[in-house]
Amino acid sequence: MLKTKSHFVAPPKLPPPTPVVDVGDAEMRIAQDLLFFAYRDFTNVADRVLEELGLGRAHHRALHFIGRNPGITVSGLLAILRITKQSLARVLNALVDQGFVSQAPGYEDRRLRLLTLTEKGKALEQRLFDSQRKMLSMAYRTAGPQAVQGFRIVMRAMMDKGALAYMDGTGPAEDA
Amino acid sequence: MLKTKSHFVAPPKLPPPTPVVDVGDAEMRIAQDLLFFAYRDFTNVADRVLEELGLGRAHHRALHFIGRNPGITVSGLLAILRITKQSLARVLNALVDQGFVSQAPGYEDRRLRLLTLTEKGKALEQRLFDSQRKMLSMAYRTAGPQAVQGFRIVMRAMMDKGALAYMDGTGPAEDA
DNA sequence: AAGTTAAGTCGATAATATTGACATATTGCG
DNA sequence: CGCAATATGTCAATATTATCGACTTAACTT
Repeated sequence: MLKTKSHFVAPPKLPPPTPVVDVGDAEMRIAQDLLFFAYRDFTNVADRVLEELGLGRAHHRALHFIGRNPGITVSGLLAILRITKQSLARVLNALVDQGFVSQAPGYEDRRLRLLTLTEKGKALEQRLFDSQRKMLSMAYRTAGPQAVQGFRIVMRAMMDKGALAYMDGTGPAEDA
Repeated sequence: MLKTKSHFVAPPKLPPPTPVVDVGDAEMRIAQDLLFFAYRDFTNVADRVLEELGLGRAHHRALHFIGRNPGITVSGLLAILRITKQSLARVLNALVDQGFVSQAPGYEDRRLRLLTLTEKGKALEQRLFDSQRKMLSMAYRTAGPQAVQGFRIVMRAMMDKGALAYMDGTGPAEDA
């Protein structure tokens, strides 16, 4: 930028922060910040473990949702992660090749590849979970049960209907 | 996978979902899911707007934090986003070149590049904000003020001390 | 004058994602 | 049976967002 002067413009008088129009606006701005920082710090704790193993967040997400839903299909996982088949394939092949995930054809429909964690996969997922559990349970204890209940309500209110049904066990992963 | 048989293993009897060890464990698992889905759906609404303009989430994050902190330095932004200087440069140059962000040297310390949104940048940020505000305010209204308070408490308890100080205005962006 | 700090840049590389096109096996249906 | 639809996998090309290391410039500090 120091070389390419075109990037510079006349010094503006610093304006006030993004203006707040109605009463709820300030709260919405704060909520944006809350989501960014909480998610940033929540994922960061697991990232340290993943780095050791040469894996990424994508692998963690797959491990997590396979662990939570043994026998989930590839389609189910795709719907949850909202990525393309090709993108999931890379991650999934790595996990299968390294013995973290196993695949088995469905019994009724043999086109399906039912995904499960191997013992090795469970161990890794547990280790990743532990890192996040430490910080989460600390936060929960600090906040208290009433705050936790409010947290859950707001988070659920932000989610898609499909994701909600999935979480409640009243809908298939395919709709999450 | 159908060609590379090495990927297949003996069909496992489907095990139960990731086991829950103590009482708090189930809640922690649910919290993981909540964070994933809420964040996923929260970011997705803005992604649709960004796509139109050929911008990504990285640009949105920069716009957001510059809007919230007019005159923020490059270092400050780096600390918040926790990415490398080189990575931010690409995003920032795009925003400056397209007239969304302006830079001005600091008055006391002329090494600093103080970042602000241009009118065009403010308009875009507002548009992005609106998309998220719609779903967030809906969630807040649905959940009710007490739940919102709990939500805030838990989210704050998950954050780094630095991020907390930044949000409270009691610490510099550099420590977020 | 020397050292530090803030910012920018270049080149190489990695992780994660995309699109489009196509292949294979299986299922369900008329 | 033959045929369409479905579930999965794969190949190739590309985009986005990130990384690291090394280096430069300008400005501030001592």
